[in-house]
Amino acid sequence: MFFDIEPSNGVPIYDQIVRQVKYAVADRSLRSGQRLPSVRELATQLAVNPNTVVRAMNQLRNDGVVESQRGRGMIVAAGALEQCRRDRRELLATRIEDVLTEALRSGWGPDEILRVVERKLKTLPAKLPPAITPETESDS
Amino acid sequence: MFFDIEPSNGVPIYDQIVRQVKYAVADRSLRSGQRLPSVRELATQLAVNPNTVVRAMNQLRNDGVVESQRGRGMIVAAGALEQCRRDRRELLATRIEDVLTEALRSGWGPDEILRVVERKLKTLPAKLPPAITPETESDS
Amino acid sequence: MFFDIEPSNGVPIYDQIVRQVKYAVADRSLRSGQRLPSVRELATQLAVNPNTVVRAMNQLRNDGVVESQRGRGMIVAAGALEQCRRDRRELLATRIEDVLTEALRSGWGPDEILRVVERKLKTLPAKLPPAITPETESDS
Amino acid sequence: MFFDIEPSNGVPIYDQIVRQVKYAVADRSLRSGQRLPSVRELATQLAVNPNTVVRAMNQLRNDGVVESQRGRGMIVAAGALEQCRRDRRELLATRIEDVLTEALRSGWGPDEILRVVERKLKTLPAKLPPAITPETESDS
DNA sequence: GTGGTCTAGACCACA
DNA sequence: GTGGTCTAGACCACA
Repeated sequence: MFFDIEPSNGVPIYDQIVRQVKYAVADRSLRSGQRLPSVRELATQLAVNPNTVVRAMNQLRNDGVVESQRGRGMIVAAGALEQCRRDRRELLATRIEDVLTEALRSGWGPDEILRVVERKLKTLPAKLPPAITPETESDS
Repeated sequence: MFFDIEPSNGVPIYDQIVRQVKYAVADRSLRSGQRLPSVRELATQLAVNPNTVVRAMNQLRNDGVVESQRGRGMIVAAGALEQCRRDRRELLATRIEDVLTEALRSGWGPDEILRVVERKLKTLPAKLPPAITPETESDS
Repeated sequence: MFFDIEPSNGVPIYDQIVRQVKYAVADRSLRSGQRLPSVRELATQLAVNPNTVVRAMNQLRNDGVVESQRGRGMIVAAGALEQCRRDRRELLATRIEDVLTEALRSGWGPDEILRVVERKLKTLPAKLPPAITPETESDS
Repeated sequence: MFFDIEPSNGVPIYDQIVRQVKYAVADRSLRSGQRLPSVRELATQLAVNPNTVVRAMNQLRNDGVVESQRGRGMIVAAGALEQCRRDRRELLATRIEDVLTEALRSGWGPDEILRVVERKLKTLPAKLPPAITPETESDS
Protein backbone atom coordinates (compact mmCIF):
# COMPACT_ATOMS: atom_id res chain seq x y z
CA MET A 1 0.00 0.00 0.00
CA PHE A 2 1.16 3.45 -0.78
CA PHE A 3 0.09 6.35 1.28
CA ASP A 4 0.85 9.92 0.58
CA ILE A 5 0.80 11.67 3.91
CA GLU A 6 1.56 15.33 4.09
CA PRO A 7 2.24 16.29 7.68
CA SER A 8 0.31 19.41 8.49
CA ASN A 9 -1.21 20.50 5.24
CA GLY A 10 -4.11 21.39 7.43
CA VAL A 11 -5.76 18.00 7.32
CA PRO A 12 -4.83 15.96 10.39
CA ILE A 13 -2.61 13.00 9.64
CA TYR A 14 -5.04 10.48 11.08
CA ASP A 15 -7.73 11.89 8.83
CA GLN A 16 -5.52 11.64 5.78
CA ILE A 17 -4.99 7.99 6.60
CA VAL A 18 -8.69 7.39 7.07
CA ARG A 19 -9.58 9.04 3.79
CA GLN A 20 -6.88 7.31 1.81
CA VAL A 21 -7.85 3.91 3.12
CA LYS A 22 -11.49 4.59 2.33
CA TYR A 23 -10.65 5.80 -1.14
CA ALA A 24 -8.43 2.79 -1.73
CA VAL A 25 -11.26 0.48 -0.74
CA ALA A 26 -13.79 2.42 -2.79
CA ASP A 27 -11.44 2.16 -5.72
CA ARG A 28 -10.87 -1.56 -5.19
CA SER A 29 -7.21 -1.05 -4.49
CA LEU A 30 -7.99 -2.66 -1.18
CA ARG A 31 -10.46 -5.48 -0.95
CA SER A 32 -12.54 -7.05 1.77
CA GLY A 33 -10.64 -9.63 3.74
CA GLN A 34 -7.29 -8.22 2.76
CA ARG A 35 -4.89 -7.83 5.63
CA LEU A 36 -3.53 -4.40 6.45
CA PRO A 37 0.05 -3.82 7.50
CA SER A 38 0.40 -3.84 11.26
CA VAL A 39 0.10 -0.61 13.15
CA ARG A 40 3.81 -0.56 13.82
CA GLU A 41 4.64 -1.25 10.19
CA LEU A 42 2.34 1.45 8.94
CA ALA A 43 3.71 3.87 11.48
CA THR A 44 7.30 3.43 10.40
CA GLN A 45 6.34 3.34 6.74
CA LEU A 46 4.49 6.64 7.06
CA ALA A 47 7.09 8.09 9.41
CA VAL A 48 4.39 8.75 11.92
CA ASN A 49 3.74 7.86 15.53
CA PRO A 50 2.00 4.53 16.07
CA ASN A 51 -0.65 6.23 18.13
CA THR A 52 -1.63 8.31 15.14
CA VAL A 53 -2.13 5.17 13.11
CA VAL A 54 -4.11 3.65 15.96
CA ARG A 55 -6.37 6.63 15.96
CA ALA A 56 -6.99 6.30 12.24
CA MET A 57 -7.69 2.59 12.63
CA ASN A 58 -10.12 3.25 15.44
CA GLN A 59 -12.10 5.53 13.23
CA LEU A 60 -11.97 3.11 10.35
CA ARG A 61 -13.24 0.37 12.63
CA ASN A 62 -15.99 2.65 13.86
CA ASP A 63 -16.95 3.34 10.27
CA GLY A 64 -17.12 -0.35 9.46
CA VAL A 65 -14.15 -0.29 7.13
CA VAL A 66 -11.75 -2.52 9.01
CA GLU A 67 -11.99 -5.21 11.64
CA SER A 68 -9.35 -5.96 14.18
CA GLN A 69 -8.57 -9.48 15.17
CA ARG A 70 -6.93 -9.68 18.53
CA GLY A 71 -3.32 -10.58 18.29
CA ARG A 72 -3.57 -11.04 14.57
CA GLY A 73 -3.92 -7.69 12.91
CA MET A 74 -6.50 -5.76 10.96
CA ILE A 75 -8.38 -6.75 7.86
CA VAL A 76 -10.67 -4.91 5.51
CA ALA A 77 -14.22 -5.54 6.73
CA ALA A 78 -16.86 -7.44 4.83
CA GLY A 79 -19.16 -4.65 3.74
CA ALA A 80 -16.32 -2.22 3.32
CA LEU A 81 -16.67 -1.62 -0.41
CA GLU A 82 -20.23 -0.37 -0.23
CA GLN A 83 -19.51 1.57 2.92
CA CYS A 84 -16.48 3.27 1.40
CA ARG A 85 -18.28 4.09 -1.81
CA ARG A 86 -20.94 5.82 0.26
CA ASP A 87 -18.33 7.53 2.40
CA ARG A 88 -16.35 8.68 -0.61
CA ARG A 89 -19.40 10.07 -2.31
CA GLU A 90 -20.41 11.90 0.82
CA LEU A 91 -16.97 13.20 1.71
CA LEU A 92 -16.44 14.56 -1.77
CA ALA A 93 -19.96 15.81 -2.32
CA THR A 94 -19.78 17.77 0.89
CA ARG A 95 -16.45 19.29 0.04
CA ILE A 96 -17.58 20.16 -3.48
CA GLU A 97 -20.79 21.68 -2.23
CA ASP A 98 -18.90 23.74 0.31
CA VAL A 99 -16.51 25.19 -2.20
CA LEU A 100 -19.22 25.89 -4.75
CA THR A 101 -21.31 27.59 -2.13
CA GLU A 102 -18.42 29.77 -1.16
CA ALA A 103 -17.73 30.61 -4.79
CA LEU A 104 -21.34 31.49 -5.52
CA ARG A 105 -21.55 33.62 -2.44
CA SER A 106 -18.44 35.46 -3.41
CA GLY A 107 -20.26 36.78 -6.42
CA TRP A 108 -18.97 34.44 -9.09
CA GLY A 109 -21.57 33.13 -11.46
CA PRO A 110 -22.09 29.44 -12.15
CA ASP A 111 -20.55 29.77 -15.62
CA GLU A 112 -17.46 31.41 -14.30
CA ILE A 113 -17.06 28.65 -11.71
CA LEU A 114 -17.65 25.92 -14.22
CA ARG A 115 -14.98 27.33 -16.52
CA VAL A 116 -12.40 27.27 -13.72
CA VAL A 117 -13.34 23.73 -12.77
CA GLU A 118 -13.07 22.54 -16.36
CA ARG A 119 -9.71 24.15 -16.82
CA LYS A 120 -8.34 22.61 -13.63
CA LEU A 121 -9.73 19.24 -14.60
CA LYS A 122 -7.72 19.39 -17.79
CA THR A 123 -4.43 20.33 -16.21
CA LEU A 124 -4.58 18.53 -12.88
CA PRO A 125 -4.83 14.85 -13.76
CA ALA A 126 -1.48 14.81 -15.51
CA LYS A 127 0.25 16.07 -12.40
CA LEU A 128 -1.19 13.51 -10.05
CA PRO A 129 0.49 10.29 -8.98
CA PRO A 130 -1.07 7.23 -10.61
CA ALA A 131 -3.57 6.57 -7.85
CA ILE A 132 -2.90 4.57 -4.74
CA THR A 133 -2.29 0.95 -5.49
CA PRO A 134 -1.78 -2.07 -3.33
CA GLU A 135 1.41 -4.01 -3.46
CA THR A 136 0.94 -6.22 -6.46
CA GLU A 137 0.14 -9.27 -4.49
CA SER A 138 -1.75 -10.42 -7.57
CA ASP A 139 -0.48 -13.90 -6.91
CA SER A 140 1.41 -14.58 -3.76
CA MET B 1 -23.35 44.38 6.37
CA PHE B 2 -24.64 40.89 6.70
CA PHE B 3 -22.37 38.11 7.62
CA ASP B 4 -23.24 34.51 7.68
CA ILE B 5 -20.96 32.94 10.25
CA GLU B 6 -21.21 29.26 10.89
CA PRO B 7 -19.33 28.33 14.03
CA SER B 8 -17.47 25.07 13.60
CA ASN B 9 -18.06 24.25 9.99
CA GLY B 10 -14.35 23.64 9.92
CA VAL B 11 -13.35 27.08 8.74
CA PRO B 12 -12.21 29.27 11.64
CA ILE B 13 -14.56 32.09 12.38
CA TYR B 14 -11.94 34.80 11.93
CA ASP B 15 -11.21 33.36 8.50
CA GLN B 16 -14.88 33.33 7.59
CA ILE B 17 -15.00 37.01 8.43
CA VAL B 18 -11.89 37.77 6.38
CA ARG B 19 -13.22 35.92 3.38
CA GLN B 20 -16.66 37.43 3.53
CA VAL B 21 -15.29 40.93 3.74
CA LYS B 22 -12.99 40.31 0.82
CA TYR B 23 -15.77 38.81 -1.24
CA ALA B 24 -18.05 41.70 -0.42
CA VAL B 25 -15.40 44.14 -1.62
CA ALA B 26 -14.63 42.08 -4.72
CA ASP B 27 -18.31 42.07 -5.46
CA ARG B 28 -18.68 45.80 -4.88
CA SER B 29 -21.01 45.26 -1.98
CA LEU B 30 -18.41 47.12 0.00
CA ARG B 31 -16.59 50.03 -1.57
CA SER B 32 -13.40 51.88 -0.88
CA GLY B 33 -13.78 54.49 1.79
CA GLN B 34 -16.83 52.88 3.27
CA ARG B 35 -16.83 52.61 7.04
CA LEU B 36 -16.99 49.26 8.78
CA PRO B 37 -18.92 48.65 11.99
CA SER B 38 -16.79 48.81 15.11
CA VAL B 39 -15.24 45.70 16.53
CA ARG B 40 -17.72 45.67 19.36
CA GLU B 41 -20.68 46.10 17.08
CA LEU B 42 -19.49 43.35 14.79
CA ALA B 43 -18.76 41.04 17.68
CA THR B 44 -22.21 41.32 19.17
CA GLN B 45 -23.85 41.25 15.76
CA LEU B 46 -22.06 38.01 14.87
CA ALA B 47 -22.37 36.58 18.37
CA VAL B 48 -18.67 36.10 18.40
CA ASN B 49 -15.75 36.82 20.68
CA PRO B 50 -14.39 40.36 20.11
CA ASN B 51 -10.88 38.93 19.96
CA THR B 52 -11.98 36.97 16.96
CA VAL B 53 -13.11 40.09 15.16
CA VAL B 54 -9.89 41.84 16.06
CA ARG B 55 -7.95 39.01 14.60
CA ALA B 56 -9.92 39.15 11.38
CA MET B 57 -9.46 42.91 11.13
CA ASN B 58 -5.73 42.59 11.70
CA GLN B 59 -5.46 40.21 8.82
CA LEU B 60 -7.60 42.41 6.62
CA ARG B 61 -5.37 45.36 7.42
CA ASN B 62 -2.31 43.26 6.67
CA ASP B 63 -3.80 42.30 3.34
CA GLY B 64 -4.46 45.91 2.44
CA VAL B 65 -8.21 45.60 2.53
CA VAL B 66 -9.01 47.92 5.39
CA GLU B 67 -7.33 50.89 7.01
CA SER B 68 -7.78 52.16 10.51
CA GLN B 69 -8.58 55.82 10.70
CA ARG B 70 -7.48 57.62 13.81
CA GLY B 71 -10.38 57.45 16.17
CA ARG B 72 -12.96 56.72 13.55
CA GLY B 73 -12.70 52.97 13.15
CA MET B 74 -11.85 51.03 10.02
CA ILE B 75 -12.65 51.90 6.44
CA VAL B 76 -12.26 49.95 3.25
CA ALA B 77 -8.84 50.80 1.84
CA ALA B 78 -8.19 52.59 -1.41
CA GLY B 79 -6.85 49.78 -3.56
CA ALA B 80 -9.13 47.25 -1.94
CA LEU B 81 -11.16 46.33 -5.01
CA GLU B 82 -8.24 45.11 -7.10
CA GLN B 83 -6.66 43.45 -4.08
CA CYS B 84 -9.81 41.60 -3.19
CA ARG B 85 -10.45 40.48 -6.74
CA ARG B 86 -6.98 38.92 -6.75
CA ASP B 87 -7.50 37.43 -3.32
CA ARG B 88 -10.87 36.04 -4.24
CA ARG B 89 -9.51 34.41 -7.36
CA GLU B 90 -6.67 32.87 -5.44
CA LEU B 91 -8.69 31.75 -2.42
CA LEU B 92 -11.26 30.05 -4.58
CA ALA B 93 -8.80 28.61 -7.06
CA THR B 94 -6.87 27.03 -4.23
CA ARG B 95 -9.94 25.52 -2.65
CA ILE B 96 -11.19 24.26 -5.98
CA GLU B 97 -7.86 22.75 -6.83
CA ASP B 98 -7.66 21.06 -3.46
CA VAL B 99 -11.04 19.44 -3.74
CA LEU B 100 -10.50 18.37 -7.34
CA THR B 101 -7.15 16.87 -6.42
CA GLU B 102 -8.71 14.87 -3.64
CA ALA B 103 -11.51 13.71 -5.90
CA LEU B 104 -9.13 12.62 -8.66
CA ARG B 105 -6.97 10.79 -6.18
CA SER B 106 -9.96 8.98 -4.79
CA GLY B 107 -10.40 7.29 -8.11
CA TRP B 108 -13.15 9.41 -9.60
CA GLY B 109 -12.64 10.36 -13.22
CA PRO B 110 -12.79 13.96 -14.46
CA ASP B 111 -16.11 13.31 -16.17
CA GLU B 112 -17.65 11.95 -13.03
CA ILE B 113 -16.46 14.96 -11.08
CA LEU B 114 -17.67 17.39 -13.69
CA ARG B 115 -21.11 15.86 -13.66
CA VAL B 116 -21.38 16.31 -9.91
CA VAL B 117 -20.21 19.90 -10.14
CA GLU B 118 -22.69 20.70 -12.88
CA ARG B 119 -25.53 19.16 -10.98
CA LYS B 120 -24.66 21.06 -7.81
CA LEU B 121 -24.32 24.27 -9.79
CA LYS B 122 -27.86 23.85 -11.00
CA THR B 123 -29.40 23.18 -7.62
CA LEU B 124 -27.30 25.31 -5.32
CA PRO B 125 -27.84 28.89 -6.52
CA ALA B 126 -31.53 28.77 -5.82
CA LYS B 127 -30.92 27.78 -2.23
CA LEU B 128 -28.46 30.53 -1.46
CA PRO B 129 -29.35 33.76 0.27
CA PRO B 130 -29.36 36.70 -2.12
CA ALA B 131 -25.66 37.53 -1.84
CA ILE B 132 -24.22 39.55 0.96
CA THR B 133 -25.30 43.13 0.81
CA PRO B 134 -24.38 46.16 2.80
CA GLU B 135 -26.98 47.84 4.87
CA THR B 136 -28.27 50.51 2.60
CA GLU B 137 -26.34 53.10 4.40
CA SER B 138 -26.36 54.93 1.08
CA ASP B 139 -24.68 57.82 2.77
CA SER B 140 -23.94 57.90 6.42
CA MET C 1 -21.07 16.07 37.86
CA PHE C 2 -20.01 13.01 39.71
CA PHE C 3 -18.27 10.22 37.99
CA ASP C 4 -17.38 6.94 39.47
CA ILE C 5 -14.37 5.72 37.55
CA GLU C 6 -12.79 2.46 38.52
CA PRO C 7 -9.40 2.23 36.89
CA SER C 8 -9.01 -1.18 35.32
CA ASN C 9 -12.06 -3.06 36.40
CA GLY C 10 -11.86 -4.45 32.92
CA VAL C 11 -13.83 -1.70 31.26
CA PRO C 12 -11.52 0.92 29.76
CA ILE C 13 -11.61 4.24 31.53
CA TYR C 14 -12.63 6.18 28.43
CA ASP C 15 -15.51 3.78 27.98
CA GLN C 16 -16.63 4.20 31.57
CA ILE C 17 -16.71 7.93 30.97
CA VAL C 18 -18.68 7.53 27.76
CA ARG C 19 -21.25 5.29 29.39
CA GLN C 20 -21.66 7.41 32.45
CA VAL C 21 -22.18 10.54 30.42
CA LYS C 22 -24.72 8.78 28.25
CA TYR C 23 -26.55 7.40 31.24
CA ALA C 24 -26.54 10.80 32.89
CA VAL C 25 -28.07 12.34 29.79
CA ALA C 26 -30.57 9.51 29.42
CA ASP C 27 -31.52 10.03 33.03
CA ARG C 28 -31.81 13.79 32.63
CA SER C 29 -29.01 14.42 35.06
CA LEU C 30 -27.38 16.17 32.15
CA ARG C 31 -29.45 18.20 29.73
CA SER C 32 -29.00 19.48 26.22
CA GLY C 33 -27.12 22.72 26.07
CA GLN C 34 -25.52 22.20 29.43
CA ARG C 35 -21.81 22.88 29.51
CA LEU C 36 -19.45 20.10 30.50
CA PRO C 37 -16.41 20.68 32.67
CA SER C 38 -13.34 21.32 30.55
CA VAL C 39 -11.16 18.41 29.55
CA ARG C 40 -8.48 19.50 31.95
CA GLU C 41 -10.95 19.90 34.79
CA LEU C 42 -12.50 16.52 34.21
CA ALA C 43 -9.08 14.94 33.95
CA THR C 44 -7.94 16.20 37.32
CA GLN C 45 -11.32 15.55 38.88
CA LEU C 46 -11.24 11.94 37.72
CA ALA C 47 -7.52 11.59 38.42
CA VAL C 48 -7.00 10.55 34.86
CA ASN C 49 -4.85 11.70 31.96
CA PRO C 50 -6.40 14.45 29.85
CA ASN C 51 -5.90 12.37 26.73
CA THR C 52 -8.15 9.72 28.18
CA VAL C 53 -10.88 12.29 28.65
CA VAL C 54 -10.28 13.57 25.14
CA ARG C 55 -10.78 10.09 23.81
CA ALA C 56 -14.06 9.75 25.63
CA MET C 57 -15.21 13.13 24.37
CA ASN C 58 -14.30 12.20 20.81
CA GLN C 59 -16.49 9.18 21.00
CA LEU C 60 -19.29 11.13 22.60
CA ARG C 61 -19.07 13.68 19.83
CA ASN C 62 -19.09 10.92 17.26
CA ASP C 63 -22.19 9.50 18.87
CA GLY C 64 -23.94 12.85 18.77
CA VAL C 65 -23.98 13.33 22.51
CA VAL C 66 -21.76 16.37 22.86
CA GLU C 67 -20.65 19.20 20.66
CA SER C 68 -17.38 21.00 20.96
CA GLN C 69 -17.15 24.69 20.46
CA ARG C 70 -13.70 25.80 19.54
CA GLY C 71 -12.01 27.60 22.34
CA ARG C 72 -15.11 27.49 24.43
CA GLY C 73 -15.67 23.99 25.66
CA MET C 74 -18.10 21.17 25.18
CA ILE C 75 -21.86 21.18 25.58
CA VAL C 76 -24.47 18.46 25.58
CA ALA C 77 -25.78 18.24 22.01
CA ALA C 78 -29.30 19.06 20.93
CA GLY C 79 -30.69 15.61 20.23
CA ALA C 80 -28.67 14.04 23.01
CA LEU C 81 -31.56 12.86 25.16
CA GLU C 82 -33.14 10.68 22.50
CA GLN C 83 -29.76 9.49 21.34
CA CYS C 84 -28.70 8.52 24.83
CA ARG C 85 -31.96 6.79 25.59
CA ARG C 86 -31.45 4.69 22.51
CA ASP C 87 -27.80 4.08 23.37
CA ARG C 88 -28.63 3.15 26.93
CA ARG C 89 -31.30 0.74 25.87
CA GLU C 90 -28.99 -0.85 23.36
CA LEU C 91 -25.94 -1.00 25.61
CA LEU C 92 -27.92 -2.62 28.40
CA ALA C 93 -30.03 -4.87 26.22
CA THR C 94 -26.91 -6.24 24.59
CA ARG C 95 -25.24 -6.89 27.90
CA ILE C 96 -28.33 -8.48 29.35
CA GLU C 97 -28.81 -10.66 26.33
CA ASP C 98 -25.19 -11.75 26.45
CA VAL C 99 -25.31 -12.78 30.05
CA LEU C 100 -28.64 -14.56 29.69
CA THR C 101 -27.36 -16.40 26.67
CA GLU C 102 -24.34 -17.54 28.58
CA ALA C 103 -26.48 -18.62 31.50
CA LEU C 104 -28.89 -20.57 29.33
CA ARG C 105 -26.07 -22.25 27.51
CA SER C 106 -24.48 -23.24 30.76
CA GLY C 107 -27.46 -25.42 31.43
CA TRP C 108 -29.39 -23.20 33.75
CA GLY C 109 -33.07 -23.02 33.08
CA PRO C 110 -34.97 -19.75 32.64
CA ASP C 111 -36.63 -20.12 36.05
CA GLU C 112 -33.34 -20.62 37.79
CA ILE C 113 -31.93 -17.54 36.11
CA LEU C 114 -34.95 -15.45 36.88
CA ARG C 115 -34.76 -16.34 40.54
CA VAL C 116 -31.16 -15.19 40.73
CA VAL C 117 -31.98 -11.96 38.96
CA GLU C 118 -34.87 -11.23 41.25
CA ARG C 119 -32.83 -11.90 44.32
CA LYS C 120 -30.04 -9.62 43.16
CA LEU C 121 -32.54 -6.93 42.26
CA LYS C 122 -33.74 -6.95 45.82
CA THR C 123 -30.36 -6.72 47.45
CA LEU C 124 -28.43 -4.56 45.01
CA PRO C 125 -30.28 -1.25 44.89
CA ALA C 126 -29.67 -0.53 48.52
CA LYS C 127 -25.93 -0.84 48.05
CA LEU C 128 -25.69 1.54 45.14
CA PRO C 129 -24.78 5.20 45.35
CA PRO C 130 -27.77 7.46 44.78
CA ALA C 131 -27.33 7.78 41.01
CA ILE C 132 -25.10 10.27 39.33
CA THR C 133 -26.30 13.78 39.74
CA PRO C 134 -25.20 17.10 38.37
CA GLU C 135 -23.95 19.78 40.67
CA THR C 136 -27.13 21.36 41.87
CA GLU C 137 -26.93 24.31 39.61
CA SER C 138 -30.71 24.45 39.90
CA ASP C 139 -30.45 28.18 39.94
CA SER C 140 -27.11 29.78 39.30
CA MET D 1 -17.39 -31.82 22.11
CA PHE D 2 -18.87 -28.83 20.44
CA PHE D 3 -17.62 -25.40 21.17
CA ASP D 4 -19.10 -22.22 19.95
CA ILE D 5 -16.26 -19.75 19.85
CA GLU D 6 -16.94 -16.23 18.75
CA PRO D 7 -13.71 -14.41 18.08
CA SER D 8 -13.86 -10.85 19.33
CA ASN D 9 -17.20 -10.73 21.02
CA GLY D 10 -15.29 -9.12 23.82
CA VAL D 11 -14.63 -12.24 25.81
CA PRO D 12 -11.15 -13.61 25.16
CA ILE D 13 -11.14 -16.86 23.29
CA TYR D 14 -9.22 -18.74 25.95
CA ASP D 15 -11.82 -17.63 28.45
CA GLN D 16 -14.65 -18.76 26.24
CA ILE D 17 -13.04 -22.19 26.13
CA VAL D 18 -12.58 -22.31 29.87
CA ARG D 19 -16.15 -21.33 30.52
CA GLN D 20 -17.62 -23.70 28.03
CA VAL D 21 -15.68 -26.62 29.39
CA LYS D 22 -16.73 -25.77 32.91
CA TYR D 23 -20.34 -25.39 31.89
CA ALA D 24 -20.23 -28.70 30.03
CA VAL D 25 -18.93 -30.41 33.13
CA ALA D 26 -21.41 -28.66 35.39
CA ASP D 27 -24.13 -29.77 33.06
CA ARG D 28 -22.85 -33.35 32.94
CA SER D 29 -22.14 -33.11 29.25
CA LEU D 30 -18.61 -33.89 30.23
CA ARG D 31 -17.93 -36.35 33.02
CA SER D 32 -15.02 -37.09 35.26
CA GLY D 33 -12.47 -39.35 33.65
CA GLN D 34 -13.56 -38.48 30.15
CA ARG D 35 -10.75 -37.71 27.74
CA LEU D 36 -10.47 -34.33 26.06
CA PRO D 37 -9.32 -33.87 22.47
CA SER D 38 -5.65 -33.01 22.14
CA VAL D 39 -4.55 -29.41 22.00
CA ARG D 40 -3.84 -29.70 18.30
CA GLU D 41 -7.20 -31.24 17.57
CA LEU D 42 -9.04 -28.62 19.53
CA ALA D 43 -7.04 -25.83 17.95
CA THR D 44 -7.85 -26.88 14.41
CA GLN D 45 -11.41 -27.72 15.31
CA LEU D 46 -11.96 -24.28 16.79
CA ALA D 47 -9.87 -22.52 14.16
CA VAL D 48 -7.84 -21.02 16.89
CA ASN D 49 -4.20 -20.58 17.77
CA PRO D 50 -2.85 -23.63 19.65
CA ASN D 51 -1.31 -21.32 22.23
CA THR D 52 -4.79 -20.16 23.02
CA VAL D 53 -5.95 -23.69 23.72
CA VAL D 54 -2.88 -24.33 25.83
CA ARG D 55 -3.67 -21.27 27.86
CA ALA D 56 -7.23 -22.41 28.42
CA MET D 57 -6.10 -25.87 29.44
CA ASN D 58 -3.58 -24.45 31.87
CA GLN D 59 -6.28 -22.50 33.56
CA LEU D 60 -8.60 -25.47 33.64
CA ARG D 61 -5.86 -27.54 35.24
CA ASN D 62 -5.23 -24.78 37.76
CA ASP D 63 -8.90 -24.74 38.59
CA GLY D 64 -8.94 -28.47 39.16
CA VAL D 65 -11.17 -29.22 36.19
CA VAL D 66 -8.79 -31.29 34.11
CA GLU D 67 -5.74 -33.40 34.77
CA SER D 68 -2.98 -34.27 32.39
CA GLN D 69 -2.29 -37.95 32.19
CA ARG D 70 1.23 -38.97 31.35
CA GLY D 71 1.33 -39.30 27.61
CA ARG D 72 -2.39 -39.64 27.18
CA GLY D 73 -3.60 -36.05 27.09
CA MET D 74 -6.04 -34.43 29.42
CA ILE D 75 -8.99 -35.93 31.22
CA VAL D 76 -11.75 -34.40 33.26
CA ALA D 77 -10.57 -34.44 36.87
CA ALA D 78 -12.17 -36.39 39.67
CA GLY D 79 -13.85 -33.64 41.66
CA ALA D 80 -14.66 -31.66 38.54
CA LEU D 81 -18.43 -31.77 38.79
CA GLU D 82 -18.66 -30.07 42.18
CA GLN D 83 -15.90 -27.64 41.25
CA CYS D 84 -17.59 -26.65 38.03
CA ARG D 85 -20.99 -26.23 39.66
CA ARG D 86 -19.41 -23.80 42.08
CA ASP D 87 -17.52 -22.04 39.30
CA ARG D 88 -20.59 -21.80 37.15
CA ARG D 89 -22.63 -20.28 39.90
CA GLU D 90 -19.92 -17.77 40.65
CA LEU D 91 -19.12 -16.87 37.05
CA LEU D 92 -22.74 -16.26 36.24
CA ALA D 93 -23.60 -14.53 39.49
CA THR D 94 -20.75 -12.12 38.95
CA ARG D 95 -21.77 -11.34 35.42
CA ILE D 96 -25.38 -10.93 36.39
CA GLU D 97 -24.51 -8.69 39.27
CA ASP D 98 -22.31 -6.55 37.05
CA VAL D 99 -24.93 -6.00 34.44
CA LEU D 100 -27.66 -5.32 36.98
CA THR D 101 -25.45 -2.84 38.74
CA GLU D 102 -24.78 -0.99 35.52
CA ALA D 103 -28.46 -0.99 34.66
CA LEU D 104 -29.49 0.35 38.05
CA ARG D 105 -26.86 3.02 37.90
CA SER D 106 -28.04 4.09 34.50
CA GLY D 107 -31.31 5.12 36.00
CA TRP D 108 -33.43 2.13 35.16
CA GLY D 109 -35.62 0.90 37.94
CA PRO D 110 -35.68 -2.73 39.14
CA ASP D 111 -39.09 -3.29 37.56
CA GLU D 112 -37.96 -2.00 34.23
CA ILE D 113 -34.94 -4.27 34.32
CA LEU D 114 -36.95 -7.26 35.37
CA ARG D 115 -39.35 -6.79 32.51
CA VAL D 116 -36.52 -6.76 29.98
CA VAL D 117 -35.00 -9.87 31.52
CA GLU D 118 -38.30 -11.70 31.47
CA ARG D 119 -38.94 -10.79 27.90
CA LYS D 120 -35.47 -11.92 26.82
CA LEU D 121 -35.90 -15.13 28.77
CA LYS D 122 -38.98 -15.89 26.75
CA THR D 123 -37.48 -15.24 23.36
CA LEU D 124 -33.91 -16.36 23.80
CA PRO D 125 -34.14 -20.06 24.63
CA ALA D 126 -35.77 -20.88 21.35
CA LYS D 127 -32.92 -19.30 19.43
CA LEU D 128 -30.18 -21.14 21.21
CA PRO D 129 -28.45 -24.24 19.90
CA PRO D 130 -29.47 -27.35 21.83
CA ALA D 131 -26.88 -27.04 24.57
CA ILE D 132 -23.33 -28.19 24.23
CA THR D 133 -23.11 -31.92 23.96
CA PRO D 134 -20.21 -34.30 23.80
CA GLU D 135 -19.67 -36.34 20.71
CA THR D 136 -21.36 -39.55 21.56
CA GLU D 137 -18.09 -41.19 22.23
CA SER D 138 -20.07 -43.41 24.56
CA ASP D 139 -16.98 -45.40 25.21
CA SER D 140 -13.70 -44.80 23.43
C1' DG E 1 -8.63 30.16 28.91
C1' DT E 2 -10.54 26.16 25.45
C1' DG E 3 -10.17 21.79 22.59
C1' DG E 4 -7.23 19.18 18.90
C1' DT E 5 -3.18 16.83 17.40
C1' DC E 6 0.91 14.49 17.81
C1' DT E 7 4.96 12.24 19.81
C1' DA E 8 7.40 9.09 22.96
C1' DG E 9 7.14 5.48 25.60
C1' DA E 10 5.23 2.04 28.80
C1' DC E 11 2.43 -1.90 29.86
C1' DC E 12 -1.04 -5.29 28.94
C1' DA E 13 -3.94 -9.02 26.93
C1' DC E 14 -4.10 -11.93 23.31
C1' DA E 15 -2.73 -15.37 19.62
C1' DG F 1 4.38 -11.16 17.05
C1' DT F 2 -0.49 -8.33 17.25
C1' DG F 3 -3.67 -4.47 18.76
C1' DG F 4 -5.51 -1.68 22.98
C1' DT F 5 -4.97 1.51 26.70
C1' DC F 6 -2.91 4.92 29.26
C1' DT F 7 0.37 8.45 30.78
C1' DA F 8 3.27 12.54 30.22
C1' DG F 9 4.14 16.25 27.87
C1' DA F 10 4.51 19.43 23.92
C1' DC F 11 2.61 22.54 20.59
C1' DC F 12 -1.08 24.65 18.03
C1' DA F 13 -5.34 27.15 16.60
C1' DC F 14 -9.01 29.39 18.38
C1' DA F 15 -12.01 32.56 21.27
